[in-house]
Amino acid sequence: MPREYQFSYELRHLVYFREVARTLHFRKAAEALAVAQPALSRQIAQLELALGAALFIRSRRKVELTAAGRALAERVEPILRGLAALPGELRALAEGETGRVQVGFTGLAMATVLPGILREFHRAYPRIRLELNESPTSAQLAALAAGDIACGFFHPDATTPGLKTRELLREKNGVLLPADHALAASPSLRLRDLAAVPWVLFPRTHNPGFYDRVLAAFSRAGVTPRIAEEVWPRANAVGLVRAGLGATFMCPSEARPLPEGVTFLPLEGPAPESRLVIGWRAKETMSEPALASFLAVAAPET
Amino acid sequence: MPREYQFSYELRHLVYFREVARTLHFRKAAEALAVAQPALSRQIAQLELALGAALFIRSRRKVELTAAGRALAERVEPILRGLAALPGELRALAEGETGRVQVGFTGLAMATVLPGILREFHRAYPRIRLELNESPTSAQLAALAAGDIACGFFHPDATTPGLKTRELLREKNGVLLPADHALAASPSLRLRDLAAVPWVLFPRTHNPGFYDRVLAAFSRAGVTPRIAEEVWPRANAVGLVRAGLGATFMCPSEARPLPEGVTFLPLEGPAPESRLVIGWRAKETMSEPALASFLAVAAPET
DNA sequence: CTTCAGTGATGCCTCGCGAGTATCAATTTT
DNA sequence: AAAATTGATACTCGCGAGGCATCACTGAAG
Repeated sequence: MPREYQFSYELRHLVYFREVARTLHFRKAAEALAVAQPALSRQIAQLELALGAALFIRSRRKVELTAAGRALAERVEPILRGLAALPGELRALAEGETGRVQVGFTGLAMATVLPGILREFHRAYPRIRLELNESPTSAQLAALAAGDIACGFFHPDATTPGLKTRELLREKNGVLLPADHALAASPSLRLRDLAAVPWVLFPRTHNPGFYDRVLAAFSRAGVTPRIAEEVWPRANAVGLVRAGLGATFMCPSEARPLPEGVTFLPLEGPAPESRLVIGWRAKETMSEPALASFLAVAAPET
Repeated sequence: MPREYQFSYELRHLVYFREVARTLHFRKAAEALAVAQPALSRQIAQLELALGAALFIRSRRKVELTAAGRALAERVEPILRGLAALPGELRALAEGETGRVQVGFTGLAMATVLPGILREFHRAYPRIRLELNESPTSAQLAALAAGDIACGFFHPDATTPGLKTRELLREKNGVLLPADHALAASPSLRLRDLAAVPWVLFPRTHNPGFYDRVLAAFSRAGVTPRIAEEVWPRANAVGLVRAGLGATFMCPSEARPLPEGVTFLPLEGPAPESRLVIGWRAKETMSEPALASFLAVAAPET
């Protein structure tokens, strides 16, 4: 069913009308609009025909608004103002000066690179609003596929189909122990020294890749770990360690500054590795200006 | 300073854009709009140029919205909907089916003709809103001159310059007495029988014409009235009479139904006359459709 | 790998309509 | 009563929106 073009008037008519409604004088309005007076008269007449209502009462010496004209003037004003502002707004959007970027991140990101990126980004693009959402690697990958987030900070898994990524962090983990733990005074440790220690990890479903690499490090060290707790989000793990429930892995960057009541010790020999990348849909590199602006800060080329 | 025509695009562009944004398909959109596809392509290209931002990503096989395009689609939709509704709304306004009428009235009007008029008017024009404001005759004349009300129900004064009026009520007054008053049992009275009675009137400033006619009736009857109270609005006078503070004038219509605790007695001989007219600015009889609708009910021709 | 259907862009032409000029008709001012 | 002011009308002109034919490119089918 053809939906035919439904307006019998144009913006021009409304702009002309607004000016006549302001001045209540066809000649002055015509001058202000830089058109000849007859053209203006005809356009107003057309508008009245199109709307099916008289807008002005013209006694040859005076022009007045009718009730319909007053009502139209009130409605037209905000519409024209909004439309006049459109080009600027859209241009800002297109140039990535304005907009919204939905960002996923892990606790590791927030503990390391993210604060600095946010500070710099906000300085460079104060008019872009970020929507930040802490969520596990697996959920971020799903959200990227579904289009729920535009980019994410997560642990790189083997498979990131259709995504572009850039590595932001890669560090061998140490161990976080309660400050009063028997081993806390050691200068450094090996994983097999920690066979008796209960561990605070995170649910495997949240980040299977890293989880399996943790288990692999244990098995290379010849240790079967005892899992005391699985906790999420990440920041809570520190609390549990401080409470004496066990130890957890942590990379040096994340352990700086060191929270109260815990001790960080490097690991010799086999140890899991913390990795962090920023990832986004490859297709959107150019088509989403606000995202491009964010990537320009968070994942600069070269 | 000529305020030149400031839009480099027209409603047509926005309608075309909306259809392409809906279908994401130039040929189908062109068909729906009943134009040829090349015309549509060119109009969209013009709009993009005018707005200074790409709205669609055209890979020859697929059309997608850009960020700017999505933003425009969101803004354009309500604007076009509003503009499409305009003709109907304005036509209703112009035909007096819709709108607002500011009405002044006196207590006498509310006690007599006004309720019936309002009931009938609301049945005939349910979409016109009335703004009803009780105020004295003098204030209504000022409000009519200032344009604060469109019509009023008031006591006709000698001078109503520029107003059209129609008489709605003209009745010789009787007297309202407390039910337990010595004279309340009389079948009827003359004004001179009431020489000793204190009177409840209204401030002269509120309606000088009627007030002076009340005094004239007294003087014709050879009585100098004792004014006990001046009160406004009108309805309060009944309360004062009931409380035994004095008598007041009232026309038969206003005394029906008779309130509790008071007695209404007709007057023989000289007595003031209650008059009520509806008045409006002569110029506006035709130019204010909502007012015309109200007058059609409140002051029907002949 | 080749072919073909499908899609948006481009070139060219036509004609409708908006705009300008000249003028009119009516009303207020002097 | 004459003049000035103002919105409407008649006529012509030129821009640009629209239609038609065609191109250039893509992705799917064989």
